[in-house]
Amino acid sequence: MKPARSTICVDKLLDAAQTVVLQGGAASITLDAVAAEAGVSKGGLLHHFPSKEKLIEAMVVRIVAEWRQDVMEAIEAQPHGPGRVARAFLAMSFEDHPDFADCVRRSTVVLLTALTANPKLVQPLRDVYRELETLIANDGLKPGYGEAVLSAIDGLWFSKIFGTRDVSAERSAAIRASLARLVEEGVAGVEGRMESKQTKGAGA
Amino acid sequence: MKPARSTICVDKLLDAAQTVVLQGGAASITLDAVAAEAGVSKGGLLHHFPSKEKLIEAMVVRIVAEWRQDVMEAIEAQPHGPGRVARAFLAMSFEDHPDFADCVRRSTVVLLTALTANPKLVQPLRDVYRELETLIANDGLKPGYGEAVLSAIDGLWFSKIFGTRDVSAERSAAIRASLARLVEEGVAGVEGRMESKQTKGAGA
DNA sequence: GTCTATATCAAGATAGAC
DNA sequence: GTCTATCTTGATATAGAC
Repeated sequence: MKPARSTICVDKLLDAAQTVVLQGGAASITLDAVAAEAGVSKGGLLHHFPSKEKLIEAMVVRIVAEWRQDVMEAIEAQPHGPGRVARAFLAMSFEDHPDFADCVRRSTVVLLTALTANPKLVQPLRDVYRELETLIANDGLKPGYGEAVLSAIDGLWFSKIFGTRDVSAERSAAIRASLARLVEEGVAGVEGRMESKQTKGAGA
Repeated sequence: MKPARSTICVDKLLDAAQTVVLQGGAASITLDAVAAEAGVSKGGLLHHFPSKEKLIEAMVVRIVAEWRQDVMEAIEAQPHGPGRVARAFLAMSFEDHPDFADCVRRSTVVLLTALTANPKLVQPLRDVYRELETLIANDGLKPGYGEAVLSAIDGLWFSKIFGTRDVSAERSAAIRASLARLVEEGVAGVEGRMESKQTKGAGA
């Protein structure tokens, strides 16, 4: 009912936990390290989170909510029409949004931490993805096109996580252009089917 | 010079380590667990791998080599011509190759294990990716198209790792079709530029 | 080359003072 | 609600017998 000071405190602890994993990697999260980073004792930390798992769980919930918020805002920022969601993902992922880039970096390491601690803790992310899949499915594109774009974005996350690719700005722009082309194809496919209604019914 | 029995033994230990992480997750790898799975004592295990990190390192080297081998064979299996590499990735990732699906499952968990233990251990994967980027860059596609396909494949790995998406066979086929379409676009883009040679020289 | 036994240590969690 | 002190566990790695 009145979580004023308590919320502030919890947020401070979650910030500290994020800082720890961001600086030291997923495996470096210990109650000692988080407590030290937050400037409290282990006892004080454990008063708010009865276990390390609860702490990680809260981290996941918060970061996923933040990311979901960014996604929704990115969609709102796009003009209505077919491919709106797909275009939002492209804009979000390829344009220079330092805040969002930060969110991605934090998200990846937090999610990794959760995954290794206990795969069930990743559930909030899965829930948002289910939501996104519905949005993509209703994005007005030919089936598979929006999903492919989303998958390519996931692939960028993958490469951030494992450090597999260092995309130059030039190459990044080329990738974005090709994905934008794919969205156009997806739009055209649907419009084409709408214009020429002679297609053999239950194709999809 | 003569690694006959020694190699067999090492392979047995690496198999055991893989089994452990495959069954219990990345965090479950302990010297005790691996030794038990291999049917040796901890001392016996540590005789071959002086530290846990060395064990993980060897796991990574082996699984990455195996995966690279699969990739190269998939490329060989494709007809020559523009988009060969991109098509190989699509074939590998979407067709029913139980062996390869297994390789992917093992790879992901092994790489996760390495990443959390020490990010430097993932280096063999990064090396192969650099190799792949060269192959993709010379695949005869318009810039960005092959890279986008590779990124989408990475995205499938991402979703396997985090369990974010359950792709139905139908949707999977649709995604593949759209990516195949993207490859065609990439081929057409280059052929278009080749036919009309009025382009400004040093584009690539 | 493989084993047992053990040293060492770090980390999660608890108890109870303030 | 925050602290200090402590318990307990489990894991890495070593030492030395066989």
